[in-house]
Amino acid sequence: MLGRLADGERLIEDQIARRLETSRGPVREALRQLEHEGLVVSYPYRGAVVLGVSDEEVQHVLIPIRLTLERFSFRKALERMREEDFAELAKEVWRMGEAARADDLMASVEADIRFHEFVLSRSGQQHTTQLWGAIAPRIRAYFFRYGRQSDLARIAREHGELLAAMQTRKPAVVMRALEEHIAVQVPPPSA
Amino acid sequence: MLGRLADGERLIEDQIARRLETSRGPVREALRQLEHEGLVVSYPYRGAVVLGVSDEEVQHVLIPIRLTLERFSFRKALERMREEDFAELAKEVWRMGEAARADDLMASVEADIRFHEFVLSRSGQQHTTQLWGAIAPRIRAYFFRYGRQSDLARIAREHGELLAAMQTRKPAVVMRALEEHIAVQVPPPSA
DNA sequence: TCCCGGGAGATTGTCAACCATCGCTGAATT
DNA sequence: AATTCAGCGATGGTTGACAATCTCCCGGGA
Repeated sequence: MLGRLADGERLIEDQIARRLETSRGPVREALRQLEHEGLVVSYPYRGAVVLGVSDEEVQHVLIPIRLTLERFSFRKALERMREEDFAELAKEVWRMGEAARADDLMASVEADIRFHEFVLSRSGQQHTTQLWGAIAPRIRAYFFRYGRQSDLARIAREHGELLAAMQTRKPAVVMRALEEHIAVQVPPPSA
Repeated sequence: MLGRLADGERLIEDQIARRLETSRGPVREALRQLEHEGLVVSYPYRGAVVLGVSDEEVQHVLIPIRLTLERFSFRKALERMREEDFAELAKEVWRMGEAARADDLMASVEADIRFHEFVLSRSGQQHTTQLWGAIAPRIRAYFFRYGRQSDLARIAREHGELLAAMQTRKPAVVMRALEEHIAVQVPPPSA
């Protein structure tokens, strides 16, 4: 959906409303949503502009926060997951495998998102889940822009390992798999 | 401003609009803002209710995220602070001292907020600053509800130490002072 | 020439009234 | 007793207008 707009580009409510054939009300709400997700900043009486993400903030802020959120939510979810929940995750892993074979980046990303959000939902932690909504889109935007073509096969494999770790039901094992998974997603700043 | 509403209490747009003598538009926007700040959750076609914060999420999610945000922003701000900026912080520390002497909790909290947000603003990191807006109100709400009467004198002293550490311009010194400051604010879960 | 203040136009913020849509509830029906 | 459905309350969206504010440009004065 995004990636088509340049940093700093201005977003004018009336124009957007007309283009989407709706009224200014929903457009204003959508802009607030985008602001919550960090893809846009707005200033009173001056409107909204598209916001970029710096390498530095991704490395030193967004990824560490993501780790905090996922560490907690995986630990919590682990206590509540049933067999059928693991099956749900397995389904997404399978889809990632299919996406990798078809070289379908979009399908892979979507399955990836569903995997993590399913765990989030099972954690039952409202603040954690809600903050995920503020963090994830920023990281996603970063990858869409600057990310090299991800290795789809690796993504599928790592999620398979993550799932296997969860099935051991041992928090320490899951934490280790999780930390590797998230750390590895991001190439070091020098790359 | 908050603390007067019970968890789960329902917020009805029309009623609020009438009470505040405004229209539903701004009320909707305000509710979205509160949702961003985690003080409220809303469900489609079912409205918004007040949301509490659990001990666990404060300890394992909110405080660690706060640490991540502040570590980064203090480090960044350090590179940009001038003498007059330190003077600004000194002013807030002085106010905290006054508040402690007058036993004025509100004034102390406000100076505390201004101190940290001033550093945030000097860091010039947009995502970090914006995420602060999503995290800080939750922690604040937690303290307003469950926090024992804070030791105002200690707050003033710690900020003085934090400022002194910044004036050394040595990142490692600042990081240590910061971590102590934030960790100490929160009594261990057992307490 | 350069600087400053005053419109003019564009855009956001707010208002009010209205209808569509959804979720819940309680009463009627099977 | 369980189910269904109409009514009601509240939210989501629409429209059109107006107020508040910003930006930009232009002309007058130093």
